[in-house]
Amino acid sequence: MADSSSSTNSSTVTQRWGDVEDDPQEVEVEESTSSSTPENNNSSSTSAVELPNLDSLAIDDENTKKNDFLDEPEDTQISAVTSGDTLYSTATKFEDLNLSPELLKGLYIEMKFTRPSKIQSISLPMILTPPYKDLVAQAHNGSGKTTCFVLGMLSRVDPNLKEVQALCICPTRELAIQNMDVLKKMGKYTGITSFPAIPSGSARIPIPRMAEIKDQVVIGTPGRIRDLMSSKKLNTSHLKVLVFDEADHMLDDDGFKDDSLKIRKLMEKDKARYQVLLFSATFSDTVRNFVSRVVKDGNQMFVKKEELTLDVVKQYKVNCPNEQAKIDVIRDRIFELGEKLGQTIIFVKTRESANELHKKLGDYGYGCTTIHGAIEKDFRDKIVKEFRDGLTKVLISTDLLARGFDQSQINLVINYNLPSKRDYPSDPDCEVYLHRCGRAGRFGRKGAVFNLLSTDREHMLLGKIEKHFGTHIVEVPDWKSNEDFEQALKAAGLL
DNA sequence: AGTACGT
Repeated sequence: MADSSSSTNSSTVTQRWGDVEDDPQEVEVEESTSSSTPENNNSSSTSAVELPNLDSLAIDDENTKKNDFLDEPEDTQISAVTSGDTLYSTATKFEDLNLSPELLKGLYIEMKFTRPSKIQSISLPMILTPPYKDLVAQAHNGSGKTTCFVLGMLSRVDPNLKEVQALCICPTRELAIQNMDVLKKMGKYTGITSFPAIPSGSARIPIPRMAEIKDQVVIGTPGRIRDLMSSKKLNTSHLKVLVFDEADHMLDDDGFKDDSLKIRKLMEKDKARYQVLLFSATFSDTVRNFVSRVVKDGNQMFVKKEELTLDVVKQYKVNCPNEQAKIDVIRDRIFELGEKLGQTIIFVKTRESANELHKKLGDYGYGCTTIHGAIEKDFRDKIVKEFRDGLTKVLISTDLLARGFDQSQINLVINYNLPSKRDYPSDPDCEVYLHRCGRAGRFGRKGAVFNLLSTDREHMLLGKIEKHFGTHIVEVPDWKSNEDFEQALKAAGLL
């Protein structure tokens, strides 16, 4: 347990989130309004106004000059809003965080970190300082969100208690596996054990025949976690931290909101008091709204919309006269020039179009594979492994990999189809667009995005995307011109 | 339509 000895009162606030309309039995625990901090108890507190102590943390730029593993933009605007009277400082060194020697060793040796990144320096003190308030954290794609909450989980686990103490819920199997890998690496010397709660491939043991999980950290996907809980294999009564990765999707009506609420409901029975951490690069207005209703007494960390990702990757649009032209572009320009690049992800809308595109691109002597949810689990693992090992250079994917997939070699993203809203097909899904773009240009590296457009609708969608982000997306003049693409890639810094 | 399970 890492508890920093900061001035905190012990007003035990029962922190629950998800106290939504459908569970009225949960009584809102009022904040102890007797918050008398050392610095403001001179005033006879004339106004016990609802005004929370909003301590904006200004980020001192002097300490973030150099970071060996992160190449963040220096001018990042992050605003942190704290709730209540706990004071947080920014951590300039990992030593400031009271981490165990074993964990520090993992950070320095395995992760090769030298000092906290900017978002870590802000969020980690908020995660690790009692009374362990909930946190809503928005941070750039590829800026190290994962390392934040993994470090948070590892440092809050009591290594001597062999019970599930930290749980992380992710939208996809691939993301859960990826996060698990980070956890194992970072926690290598801690002896902390972990369990992947994901749908298994061919080698599956039926849940009823499984033993109860006694691993200290569980990372997984909603359905599996739900099943493990309802069959009493996953006991959350000792839970200290609950993490939602890609939180906005996990709490979106159109995403996993129902599953997330169901899981939380199952947890109610275990009566644990746990800290909730919400991490995502995007928070749509509706989700943001929901979160603010539900995480009432939490801390927040937000990044300005304009600052998110879209300046590190160069975006282009390609006017293709028809569907076939899109395929020609990929085959004759991208594959050609791609030889000199890193790796590419091509995003499509449906599983079917993924298969079709794969077939049409055929075997052009290029390592090109396809992944989506209808592909057998074991095969999905194999596809991802081959891609991570660099054996394949181009991967066709549905939005399965739109979020969180971290592969630093990806520097080109192709939108074969643009993402649009389910209920309003004439509106783009700007969050998904941003997440897709975030697959390129990891950790501030150079990246490019080509949006292939053939219909009026697609032009319209991209126009709305430009408007939403307030950016101008440059047009590649001629879809048939190799020079034009070369020029575009050069301008993006990729050639 | 996409993510997620198990039957």
